[in-house]
Amino acid sequence: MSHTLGIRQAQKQKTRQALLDAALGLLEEQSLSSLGLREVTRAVGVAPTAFYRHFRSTADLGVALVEEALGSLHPMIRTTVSTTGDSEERITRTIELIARHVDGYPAHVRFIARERHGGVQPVREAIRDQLARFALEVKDELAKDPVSAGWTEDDLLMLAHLYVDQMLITASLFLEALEGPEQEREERTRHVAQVATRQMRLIGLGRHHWLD
Amino acid sequence: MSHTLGIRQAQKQKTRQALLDAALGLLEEQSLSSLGLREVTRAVGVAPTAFYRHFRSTADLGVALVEEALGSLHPMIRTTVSTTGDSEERITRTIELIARHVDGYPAHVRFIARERHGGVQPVREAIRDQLARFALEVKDELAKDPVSAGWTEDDLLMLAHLYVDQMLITASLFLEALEGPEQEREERTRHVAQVATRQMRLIGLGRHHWLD
DNA sequence: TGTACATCAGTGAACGCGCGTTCACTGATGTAC
DNA sequence: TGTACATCAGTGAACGCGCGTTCACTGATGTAC
Repeated sequence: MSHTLGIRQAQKQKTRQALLDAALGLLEEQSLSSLGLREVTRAVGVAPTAFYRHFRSTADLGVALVEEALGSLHPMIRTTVSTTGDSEERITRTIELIARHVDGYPAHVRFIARERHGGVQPVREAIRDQLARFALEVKDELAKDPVSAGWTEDDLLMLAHLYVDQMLITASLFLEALEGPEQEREERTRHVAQVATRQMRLIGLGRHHWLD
Repeated sequence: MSHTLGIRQAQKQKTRQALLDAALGLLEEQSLSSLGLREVTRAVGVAPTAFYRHFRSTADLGVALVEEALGSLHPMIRTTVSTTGDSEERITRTIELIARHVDGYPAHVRFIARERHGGVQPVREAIRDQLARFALEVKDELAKDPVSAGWTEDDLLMLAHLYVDQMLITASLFLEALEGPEQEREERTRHVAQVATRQMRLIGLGRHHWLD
């Protein structure tokens, strides 16, 4: 009945998470394809060989990081897209949500942006699959909107992909704004939000006139 | 008067280009941050130390690759965006041009997509600067279009960035379509072109109703 | 045209270093009775 | 509760290897006269 792990399992999970955390930190300044197994274990404070108790390779660890970075985002995406209200309000909320997420998980966002087209195939595939799932979910939510009456499934998915890609671009621009001198950080962030909002608005206009 | 380089200069250029070509090939399966100087010289067939006669580091070589990949694209972008004709024709031409470019220079396209958010800062900056130049040029061309009457400079630049990002996404999707089994390659390519065309059309609709 | 010297792209040996992986191990935790 | 054995996360030594960088060099090309 109890879900409590044994001491051994709990400790193993803890070490595994420490490896993931350390790797994510190291990946702020390099790509996964140059991340060394010894680097990661050194940062955690365990022997290099301990790595193999948790992952077959750094590529394998990368795939686990994709799950950690994107796996829990699905419900968030759904509720954001399906929020009621006029489209202007929805846009503002979405952009704000992206900004907050980037602020809360900058390393995860950077990892996804970096490895989406990175040099490690299994990781690229894992990210592609997660983004495709996002697009399908966005499509589902869009389909429920009265504005989508008369749209083909294909066109809804086309629009969903456009939204997903746009959100990722916006996220990586917010990330860029967070870096650099603290002085104008807020101004840079506001500028990114302002441009992203207008781009979303323009896409929304195209959406409303699609069937004209 | 003559622009002919001396024998020594010509040979040096040749070696330099061989290093760039070899690096670009090696980067199809890894990121710049894991590319080794010895790997590159081995592929070319020169001593490792010869590398230093041309580049300070692999990061430096990467910056040179950015120039090679994007530097010559500016006139192409300008003429494409400014092509006369209705917007439907313009979209078709643009998508076709992207497809052809990806087909002709797949390794360059992959390099830009990969290193745009990659682990080497000077290279990221070089790419960001080139893309910002593209956006400015697209803005200039958009401004000449009668459709842009009444638009602010800010809004034109916002739209230009949207177009540039959209083109890059499309290019990397064409690249994905080129990979994998040859069997359905043409079908995958057609599908990418079809989706990209409709996304451009939707953005174009938003553009036409921006001032409503 | 010929000569004497300067330049400099590419060489090859040497260096210290960190890498990924193997292996037999240890000792705390888990399990069966 | 106690005992005897099994499991297995983490250890530490050892390995062969390729890395980036240094240095003094060579010999073809360039230049001055």
